[in-house]
Amino acid sequence: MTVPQKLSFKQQQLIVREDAIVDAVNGLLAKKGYDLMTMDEVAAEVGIAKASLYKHFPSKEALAAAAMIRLLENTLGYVRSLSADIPAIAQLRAILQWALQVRMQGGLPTLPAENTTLRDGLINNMKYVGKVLDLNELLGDLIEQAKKEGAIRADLPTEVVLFTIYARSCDPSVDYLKMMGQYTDVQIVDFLLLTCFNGLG
Amino acid sequence: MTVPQKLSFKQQQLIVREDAIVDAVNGLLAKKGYDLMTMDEVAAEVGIAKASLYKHFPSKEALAAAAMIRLLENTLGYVRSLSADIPAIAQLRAILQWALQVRMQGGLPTLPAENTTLRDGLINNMKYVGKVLDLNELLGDLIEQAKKEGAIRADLPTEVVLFTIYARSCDPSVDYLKMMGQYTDVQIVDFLLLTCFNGLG
DNA sequence: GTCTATACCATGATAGAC
DNA sequence: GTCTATCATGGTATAGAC
Repeated sequence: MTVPQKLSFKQQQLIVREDAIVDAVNGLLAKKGYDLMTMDEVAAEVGIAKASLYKHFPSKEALAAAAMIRLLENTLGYVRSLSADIPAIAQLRAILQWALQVRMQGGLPTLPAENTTLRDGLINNMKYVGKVLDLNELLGDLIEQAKKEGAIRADLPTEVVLFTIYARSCDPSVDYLKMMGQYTDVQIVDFLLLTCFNGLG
Repeated sequence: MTVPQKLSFKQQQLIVREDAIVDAVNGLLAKKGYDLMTMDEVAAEVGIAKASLYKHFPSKEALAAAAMIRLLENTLGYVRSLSADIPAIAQLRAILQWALQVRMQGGLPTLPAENTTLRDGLINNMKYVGKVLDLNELLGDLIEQAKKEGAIRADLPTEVVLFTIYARSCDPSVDYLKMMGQYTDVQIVDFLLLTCFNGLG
């Protein structure tokens, strides 16, 4: 934990620069995915030379990891900001809605599935794994509470519900619907929330 | 349309070889995706030299297109084989179940989303696009029938249901559940069918 | 710490002998 | 049609001047 303290101008400048880099990576990761994202593109988007990237982050993997960790931190922040007074199912709904909104604004890299190179690098990143576990636990508790309240089917194991919610935040049907251009972002989010929690039938 | 006729031994041999190539591509496409699949791997899996691949298919894109087209043809074949006597919703359920089973056996390349290089090549492939449209129409009709029968929510546009079903056949939660190793393939398919058609609640 | 220039490597694609 | 050997490109990463 860093002690909140006045930072020198140079340190502040460094943080701003690195934040801009992570912003660019986040967007490119969401748009093209890890493998198709090139360091040239990142450098061009930030407006610095490619070699300068490597002064801040030792590798492409580290860069992606930084973006994923910041995303997880934001998510954890949102989840913790929710009032415990509202029903668990409403909290879960709000979380998925939040994730989809972030994504529609171009800010949600799809989670690493089996097929990506990135995965191997991330599972060896303790900071990343730790935050994933934190989030899993928070959401897992919410899911079990929602089950007790009868708002989620009791015959579904908690992990199944958890993975389903993760998967919905990356659901490709959002992209397809957006490409059609026939519905607003809000409508698309509503459709997905409906099919996720209520099903097609 | 080819006239069913005796083929020379050489022609048969060629077809068998090309089928083996498409088999390998199909598996690699499912396992790693288009971008991470290399022509060296394909050649190694088939057991021929890389240059020989290019005698059969002019490019990596053409190879992938052949695999996608064969997959679509198989899917169309299955859909058309279903009896029109059973309710539309049961047919849709069976189709998703079939797709998931094919996938669990390692045979379902994930559909090209926005981020892949493959997409641009495929949308210019008339044969591929034609078959996609055929499948869209068949499934669209089934969905509208199911709506009339009250088995699918009337407030969901048909395209939303269609894309949702496509998305479920590629759902990453299947991979996550499979990685856990705690459930059988049959159980995983059942979970996904349940969450898709009945929802979490 | 930023730049230009480059090393080094993997990959898609091809040439040419058999 | 299959092979071995090779090319051209584009990618990550680094060296060295300022």
